Amino acid sequence: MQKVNIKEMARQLNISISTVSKALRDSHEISEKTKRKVLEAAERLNYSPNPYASSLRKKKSKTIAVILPEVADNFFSLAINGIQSVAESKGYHVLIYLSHEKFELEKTLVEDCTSGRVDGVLISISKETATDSHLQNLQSENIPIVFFDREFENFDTARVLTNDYECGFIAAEHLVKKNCKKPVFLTASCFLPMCNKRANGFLEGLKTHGMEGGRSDQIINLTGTDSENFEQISKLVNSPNPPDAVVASVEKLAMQVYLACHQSGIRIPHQLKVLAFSTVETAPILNPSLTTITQPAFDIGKTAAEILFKGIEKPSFDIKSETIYLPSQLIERESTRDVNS
Amino acid sequence: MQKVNIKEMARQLNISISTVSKALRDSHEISEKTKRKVLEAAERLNYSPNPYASSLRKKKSKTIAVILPEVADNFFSLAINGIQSVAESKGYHVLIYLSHEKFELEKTLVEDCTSGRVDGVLISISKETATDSHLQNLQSENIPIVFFDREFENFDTARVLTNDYECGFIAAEHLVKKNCKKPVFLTASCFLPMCNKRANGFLEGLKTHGMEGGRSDQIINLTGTDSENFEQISKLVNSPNPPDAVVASVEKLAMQVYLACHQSGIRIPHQLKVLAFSTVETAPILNPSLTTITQPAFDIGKTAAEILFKGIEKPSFDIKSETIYLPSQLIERESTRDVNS
DNA sequence: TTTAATTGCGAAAACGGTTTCGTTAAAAAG
DNA sequence: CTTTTTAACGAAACCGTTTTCGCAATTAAA
Repeated sequence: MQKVNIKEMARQLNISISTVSKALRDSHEISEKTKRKVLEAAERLNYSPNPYASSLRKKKSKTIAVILPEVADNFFSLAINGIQSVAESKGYHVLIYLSHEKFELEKTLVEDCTSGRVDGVLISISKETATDSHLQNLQSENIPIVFFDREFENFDTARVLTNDYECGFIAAEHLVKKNCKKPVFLTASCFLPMCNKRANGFLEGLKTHGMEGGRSDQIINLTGTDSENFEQISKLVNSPNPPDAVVASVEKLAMQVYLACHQSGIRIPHQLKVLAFSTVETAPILNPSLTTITQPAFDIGKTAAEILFKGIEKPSFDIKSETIYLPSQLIERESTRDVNS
Repeated sequence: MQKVNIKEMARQLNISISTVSKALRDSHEISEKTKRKVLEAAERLNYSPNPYASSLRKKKSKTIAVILPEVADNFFSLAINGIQSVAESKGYHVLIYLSHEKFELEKTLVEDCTSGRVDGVLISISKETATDSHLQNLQSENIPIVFFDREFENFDTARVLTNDYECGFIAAEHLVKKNCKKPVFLTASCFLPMCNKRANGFLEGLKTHGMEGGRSDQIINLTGTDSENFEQISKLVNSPNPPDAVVASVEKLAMQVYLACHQSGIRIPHQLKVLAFSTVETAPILNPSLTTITQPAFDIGKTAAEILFKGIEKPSFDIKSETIYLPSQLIERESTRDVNS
């Protein structure tokens, strides 16, 4: 029971290879009678076509690549679900590549996508990525690319993002309303437009509500490992003049804030209010429950995949002109409750 | 800048196709001088080989498949990290397929792995899977298969598991020590050996410590959707004669228990103690922090992948005889604290 | 100096499909 | 009855590599 191919079937049925191939593809050139014979034989012999032979000839791999920094992250795993859901419905296969936030690795992975391995690429860039030549190489091979969540600015292709700037603004506004006087923003990267937009929106939000917005100590860089970030956050919240609120620009930072506060005995929201950009499902049952700005992760993945398939399926479709913003949602919980009101 | 292939390079260099191919593969048949010429041209023309042509000829895809129920789950996403880490080091590509716990889908996905698409398969079966004919088909094509975390019992191949039975026992023991009188076990499937072993260990643990172990109402089936499980759990904990402790056999169930208790105002651990088989990273900052039996998810994925590659790389390796148990660890936290001691 | 081995390369046959382009026989049109 | 169309199929080229084999020129052995 193995490796029965089209040639073997042709031999057994005493017909030509091309007839078998056409019958399997339900070509009009083949009579119903012959088709039935072939289909029956295929079933009986448990035939399944070699995907790579087909890819080679048709120059279509029926495969897409998803390149992202990390899979052990609620946002990304939900986005993958969204991507998979449309890939599955289209009969496409999904290669997943993890950059672990390393630019050099991302570059290698992007190179892996060339030469026909995949028909399209969905990518969320690493936080180190500061140049786009690897992406340009890919694009020069006419492989459609769609950014999701994390884009490279000025690279000319489709992107599916959330309203980062606006949400940064909303975050500031929310904290101001909760009577915070010294909120700070924790950013995960100086390169990622996503982080920068959130940070800029945050500063603008502060200014709009009559607070100083623009002091460099209002934006704190946390670009290291989890444990490095933990140390830095611990120092921050235990400093003589600590902030009274933090905005975590990404999920992983929120986690470290909570751990640092738990360890140091700092009470949330009494001493420190916490707001996080996060899709973590345990937000409502954290101690205390966490106020989040939640991204539509599944839909971001799904939409990005849909656009990618448009670009794959009809070359006439101008993938470069598409930019879609799916709004995030502020979900207020305990961690930003105004304890004095 | 596209589609320069070996033929085009040969034309430009005025040498034969086979010479180019051999030079690229550093064959001893080719002189150093010619190799340099070819390598230089490859670099200059940005040549990269067509992977599918190579796959077709060599009958090796340099690709493995990972089939699992779900990616938005801490255990599985960590396991994927482990798998990817070894795949990357071996230069393999990873196709990810999600069964969403549906047997029919799993069957289709397994079929996708035939005919040379992948060189090996890592699979964690769905909770509906009660037959293994799809896997037998795959195995009959000589494709190495390794189970990770969730096996199909009696299917003859390698598996990397954790000590489920023992941990079920330990869970029971832990709750007994905490003075629980009416603990119950929440199972996610009647088919999964993983769940059954944990449940059996749990019952045995109760018996060993002098409690009745074997009453059918000590094992509660929660095999529905998240919201169905939530309803069922809500009813359970609000019933006239509620348990005083629950063991969640999988991560998702723990989440629903917490949500139900929060909503109903049931205090953990005072009214209900909760212990969960889970790798959720937020366990220490939940309200209350969650006692877990934590699987070495990354290592399970990594080890499974290592065994798979042994099977792929040397056919002499007997993949069927391998069964590896990586122990889980009980991490005691607030949710099972004995409030009376 | 003749023979044998070695070196460096090219021609061509795979791999397993798809697709183009005949070709034949039957049906339709003239 | 001849010509044209159509239906059903087969031969062969092709996709881009890898690999086997053969061959000439050079080097080593006899």
